[in-house]
Amino acid sequence: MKSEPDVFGIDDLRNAPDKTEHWDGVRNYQARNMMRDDMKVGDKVLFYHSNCKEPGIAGLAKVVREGYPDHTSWDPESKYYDPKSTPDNPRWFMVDIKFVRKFKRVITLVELKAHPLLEAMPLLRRGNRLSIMPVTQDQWNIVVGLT
DNA sequence: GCCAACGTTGGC
DNA sequence: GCCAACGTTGGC
Repeated sequence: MKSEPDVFGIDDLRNAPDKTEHWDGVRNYQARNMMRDDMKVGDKVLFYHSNCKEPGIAGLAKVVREGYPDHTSWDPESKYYDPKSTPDNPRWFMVDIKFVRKFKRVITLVELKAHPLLEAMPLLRRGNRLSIMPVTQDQWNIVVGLT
């Protein structure tokens, strides 16, 4: 899962109440579908820092609540407001994730790209801007092994 | 339903 | 700040 550290980084997750936060504001159908349909409690998360000085994986989190409607989508005050989404017919979904640990150092995008066995990671595929992407267990093991 | 225009993402 | 890549919008 990608996040901009200037907006909400791994430290913000660690400092959140119960080290848990809801992943609101996702307004992309593919990412929504993954949160709504695929992600389960206990699923492990690589927490990626994007759009920053040192893009890369900063730590680990886990899913603690499965997909449920993103209430910011029907809040006119929210910058994520979508008039087509209502409590009765929600268009956007989110999950809750909880901090697991922060890596001692960021596993940089450069480093990930250089690893031959990570070539197939959606994160590293050219032009992929999805904020949520699947990771295989093998890929997970390699990434965690780089710390 | 096509597709040009536009907005956003995000690395560099 | 540039710009490639991609998703969305909306006219037709």
